[in-house]
Amino acid sequence: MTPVRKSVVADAKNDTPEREQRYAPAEIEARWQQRWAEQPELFAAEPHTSDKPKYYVLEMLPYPSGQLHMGHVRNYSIGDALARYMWMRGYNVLHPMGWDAFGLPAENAAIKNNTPPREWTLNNIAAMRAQMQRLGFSYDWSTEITTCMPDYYRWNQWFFIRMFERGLAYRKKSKVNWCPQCCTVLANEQVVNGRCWRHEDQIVELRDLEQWFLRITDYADELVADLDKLDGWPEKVRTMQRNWIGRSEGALVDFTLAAEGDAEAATATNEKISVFTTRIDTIFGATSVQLAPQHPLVASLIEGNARLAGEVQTMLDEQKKAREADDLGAIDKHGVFTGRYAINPFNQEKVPIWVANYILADYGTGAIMSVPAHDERDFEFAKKYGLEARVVVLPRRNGDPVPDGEKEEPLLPFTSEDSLVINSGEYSGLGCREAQEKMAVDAEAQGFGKRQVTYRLKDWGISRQRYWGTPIPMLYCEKDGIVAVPDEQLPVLLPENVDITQQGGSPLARMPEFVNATCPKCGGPARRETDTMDTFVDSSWYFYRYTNPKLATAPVATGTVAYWFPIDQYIGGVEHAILHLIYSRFWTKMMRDLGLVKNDEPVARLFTQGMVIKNGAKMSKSKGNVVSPDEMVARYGADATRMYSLFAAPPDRDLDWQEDGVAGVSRFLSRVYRLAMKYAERARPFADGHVDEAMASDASLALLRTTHQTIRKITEDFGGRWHFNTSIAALMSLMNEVIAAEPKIDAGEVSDFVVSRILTNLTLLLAPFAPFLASELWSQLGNTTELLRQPWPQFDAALAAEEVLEIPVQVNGKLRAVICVPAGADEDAVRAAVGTDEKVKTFIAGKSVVKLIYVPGKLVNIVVK
RNA sequence: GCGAAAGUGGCGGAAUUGGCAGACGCACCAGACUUAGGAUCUGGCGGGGCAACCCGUGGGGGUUCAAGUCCCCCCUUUCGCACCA
Repeated sequence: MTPVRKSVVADAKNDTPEREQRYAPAEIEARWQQRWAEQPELFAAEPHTSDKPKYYVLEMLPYPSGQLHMGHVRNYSIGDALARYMWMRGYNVLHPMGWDAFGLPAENAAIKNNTPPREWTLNNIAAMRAQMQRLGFSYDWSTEITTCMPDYYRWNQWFFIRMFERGLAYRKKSKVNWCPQCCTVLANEQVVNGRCWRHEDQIVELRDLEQWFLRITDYADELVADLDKLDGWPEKVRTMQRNWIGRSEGALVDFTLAAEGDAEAATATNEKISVFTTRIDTIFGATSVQLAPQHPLVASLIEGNARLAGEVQTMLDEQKKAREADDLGAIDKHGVFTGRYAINPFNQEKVPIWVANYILADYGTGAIMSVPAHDERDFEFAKKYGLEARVVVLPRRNGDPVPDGEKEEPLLPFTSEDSLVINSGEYSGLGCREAQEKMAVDAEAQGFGKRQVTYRLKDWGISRQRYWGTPIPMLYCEKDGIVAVPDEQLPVLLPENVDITQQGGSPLARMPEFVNATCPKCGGPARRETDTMDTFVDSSWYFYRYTNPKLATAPVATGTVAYWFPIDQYIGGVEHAILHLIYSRFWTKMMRDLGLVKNDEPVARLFTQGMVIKNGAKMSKSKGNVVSPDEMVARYGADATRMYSLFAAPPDRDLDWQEDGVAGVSRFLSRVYRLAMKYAERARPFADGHVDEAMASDASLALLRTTHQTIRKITEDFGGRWHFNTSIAALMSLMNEVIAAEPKIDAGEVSDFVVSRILTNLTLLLAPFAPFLASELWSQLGNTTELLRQPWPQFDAALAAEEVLEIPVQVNGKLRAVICVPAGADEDAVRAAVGTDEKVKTFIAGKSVVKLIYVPGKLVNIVVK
């Protein structure tokens, strides 16, 4: 506020004739904001019957916290620049916005402020929508989505029932992650290093609960395989998803538990120990079986042995402690022999059964066969306890077998699969991969094993013991069991008069009027499910709903969706690489299998923008380095704030917020404004025409040259790396050059027509980055058309071409001179020019020229001796 | 530990394919206009000599007429994964 007032005062005193031309973003932006509000169709996509090519650009929808932060501003400035550019390129652009409006903060705020979550959320949405409009983002508000509204979340319920019908939604009691601060269960994806994704200090507890799960693992193979198709995605995100899904091919093999007694005497029992291995080809080298401490068999194996029981308990305690200390990797590997043996089904050998602390209970079967000679971990463990390492794969060195006597000690463990199996009965002599195949087939034929693909990915637990979410549309009837709410009864409305001031358990469970229902099958009494859905359900498919947000008969209209999908460009933070982006891919495949969409993947191109940091740290309240967008907008205007967020760094890198930089961009905009206003009158009469190069002055040609070079540069940036920082730098250079040429322009050396061409192009190029100012200038230049529908400027190669080339001349690789030659000069002409250059002469004087390298149009290097 | 990205002036960052290192902006310095300057304009701005020149892109080697860019080794930072059998 203050700086604006100050400059007004100064103007009054100076009383210059240019006073009215001072750039006042607050005024300009208010005017255009008003106009855009009055013509919402400007930003609205055309129907899917449009004959323009379509372009769907989407930014990740925000949680309505009540305040945009700089990360949002950056995200949306990137998307908005692209959307505006694509409109100008003649595309039918869908650029929607919505609100990820369910979730815990609304409940916490309700408890704190005694405001109902719905009211709190809708107020926040209104405030943030106003911020977005103030910033001038070109959203199609007619397609706005708010996920906490019944007309949206009813389709969550509808999808859930479809999945229930197909066995993709199921209920199961299992160990689940529990965050004591959230007072709810979390999905695996929402646990980071054993902590809650929302509460970095909160260790997640494991609880045994009955929960609803979505069978994302049914799509695990496709989710992995299709990553290869997503070449518009950052490799980093694809790798993260690949690792998260963690597909591994192997086999299950059943070892038989031997009766108590020593290895010689013990006989087989009926008890099986199933192990998962990716290296069944090494099974003749197995010298022990290792169980996780939590393995169900462990209790019976250690029964009556206090020492063993104590050791196992110690392992469990250690794991718990390590998890709390966030240092699982640091646990010393150790284990204990149970005194019992298991029988290897391939060779009937009895191997000792151990319990070991490094065996994960929830991966594979929680049991492994240990092959020290051919596995890093097994080797380490065996060394510690003196277990045998039996070589069953022929070690090689440079492709050749290792000579006898050298093979064991120096090379173990030998983990390569590119070798031959040895010492393995009938399988000896086979290649590892061959043996894997044959052994798995044989195991299956004989009933003690089978091929198996194992995933790290688990089914998605979506039950939340919270209020502010989509009610899970299920009923529990004493007679009919679990029954889905019939479609015609959807939505199951989330009650609004709920007491959520107390913590723990689902608030809905305390509302008899919600809980008590009627079974649709038998008409008898039924109890309603009182958990709500994970809010990631809401965001898994919201982008489809934008294409037809008010459709009352189905979640999407297949024709419209087929036109718009896949999303051409999705923009958001990398923090959703696993969570949102994997759920969305799953949901799309599920929708495809329901016949709702035709695309296999929701997003063709993904862009992950960098974080906004300040003083080397991510902006956060606790660090006290938060910069408020409102403050920036009030001080410098929306255009300057947005443009700075694009100028300060390439969009994929972290951006260090420096307010002085915003001021710099603001200065640039005010110079552009002054320049355009000064020449607006002269530029006005020319809406169209062409440059007659023969008639144009040198000054004109020079300015037009830079103008067209800038058009080329910015067009290439949009089509390529999105380095808008350099696009904006190019605009600044263009403006600097025009300012430097002002005396010539004023002296009439540049025609009005050329001035018009330059200012018009400058305005068009500015439009994606500073839409308010660009719109103002467009109008001031006498245009009545919509800037957003104006064709993007075409660059003219002839006008952009340099007339004179400046060629650097090196002698022995060091720059010694720069010569000027006409653009068309051939090598002989360049050589001649080099030969006559005084500077060059002095450096080659008295020496013999070994050779002269000429890189056409670029450089000359003379090698002398 | 494994994987990925990055390391360039006082700062943010330029320099698609090896070809004038430091574009553009900030900060800073000098000047102009000024009662004043956190306004505006002009000029300067990697380091050393302050001239000719020399040295400079995390460090060390190498390839090349030519290396920020390619190759090898090492260091640092950030992010992701971290017993996945």
